Amino acid sequence: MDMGDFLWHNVNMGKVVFSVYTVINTDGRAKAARLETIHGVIETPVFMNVATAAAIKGGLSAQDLENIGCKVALANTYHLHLRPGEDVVAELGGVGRFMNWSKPTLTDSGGFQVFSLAKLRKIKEEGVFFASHIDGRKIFMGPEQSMEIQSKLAATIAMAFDECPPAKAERIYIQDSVDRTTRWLHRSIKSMDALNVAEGTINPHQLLFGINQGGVHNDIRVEHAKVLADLDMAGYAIGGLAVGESHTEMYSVLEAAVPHLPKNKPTYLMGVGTPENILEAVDRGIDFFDCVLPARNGRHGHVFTGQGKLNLFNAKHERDNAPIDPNCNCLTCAQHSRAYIRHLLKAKEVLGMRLCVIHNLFFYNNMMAEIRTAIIENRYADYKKTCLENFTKNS
RNA sequence: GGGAGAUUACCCAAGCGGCCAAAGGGGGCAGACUGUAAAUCUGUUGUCAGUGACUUCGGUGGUUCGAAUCCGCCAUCUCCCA
Repeated sequence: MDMGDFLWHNVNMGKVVFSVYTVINTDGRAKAARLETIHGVIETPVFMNVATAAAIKGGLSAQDLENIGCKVALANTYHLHLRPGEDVVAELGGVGRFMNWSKPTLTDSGGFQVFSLAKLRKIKEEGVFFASHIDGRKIFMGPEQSMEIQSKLAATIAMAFDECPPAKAERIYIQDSVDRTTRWLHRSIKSMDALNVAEGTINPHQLLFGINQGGVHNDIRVEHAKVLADLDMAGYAIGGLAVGESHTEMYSVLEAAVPHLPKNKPTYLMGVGTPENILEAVDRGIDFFDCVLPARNGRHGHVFTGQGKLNLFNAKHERDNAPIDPNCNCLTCAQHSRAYIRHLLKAKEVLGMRLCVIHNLFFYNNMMAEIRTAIIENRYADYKKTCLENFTKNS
């Protein structure tokens, strides 16, 4: 047994939830690991591609995800609850089958919407009342509702229902919020345990990850991490980052909190981030990432390259016959020039966005594969240093 | 041949005596975007020097303290009647 070998038993219910996390190698604090799930093996560090409404925005299909080298697709509880509704997804076999994605999936709990839809919701002890951003109808979501929806969505991994407070929130607010998130976590666990053994559950092996909060207050983060660690969950996430704090603060939180999370469980930094953020976070022990940045920026014509970012809308690319990144092996770079893609973007042709998103997601997934190899070969520090140097070349 | 209307910055288009370098779109240029209310949002777009100055509203000549706005003539375009 390696240091991270682990089989998670749901003892109370007398059922085995299949999840084996194995650390393959460590290089400094960076680790290359694998998480075996019923939907396949996830080799980490990994970037989970964000398909909020069971689709990568910009017009990519599951087949495109496959070609990009995507390992895990991430969808959203709140959004799928509103449209098309979890019952529809359940009837069609769960999110994975619904979108024809056979590899592992993760659903976010709706906790982020407590942050992003702040103007449309009210937080109570029992949960959150949302005014639907689509039609204003009242939606109630608490831990039990989130777990039930996620159980029906049947992703490989479900997330606990939390509150993601903004970085600028007062310390006293953060403390209250974290305490409530902890109470919600107990309710999430209880709910998910029951759902996993319930009759007709699509994925009885659904894993539940807990989420650490605490803003930029390291002491709150550490206290909360300790509470989480005692709960012996399938995995642990750091939430509430990249919500307005500085990078220095983000890295400081990781340095403080990650060491207090179990070493033999996967760690997931939610919603982060830029390629630089990911390189730094891997170096602080993070395994899982997700971020809308590559897809959103791609749609907006901002592309990532080994030499930094490019804005394809810029006039300097009007006659630029080069591919986005000459060193990139993605379908876009193999076939099209910056000038052509710029034209498509300016002409508002969907193909322009699609090509950029394909490139950006390929860039992220490829970088994760390189990161993993570098860790296994014990040269992560060099790899990171080289990347960070090169990223500044274009900017 | 006769009559009516139009002409505004890159384009479309408001303005109808001072608060107009001139609304609003579009286009252009640039910026932002981190568990996706985002194919979105923001800034900028006469010239020069960065509190200001200068040149603009088809052309030209007037009226007026003051004109994109009123008047004459010219040019071009549109519609109606011959």
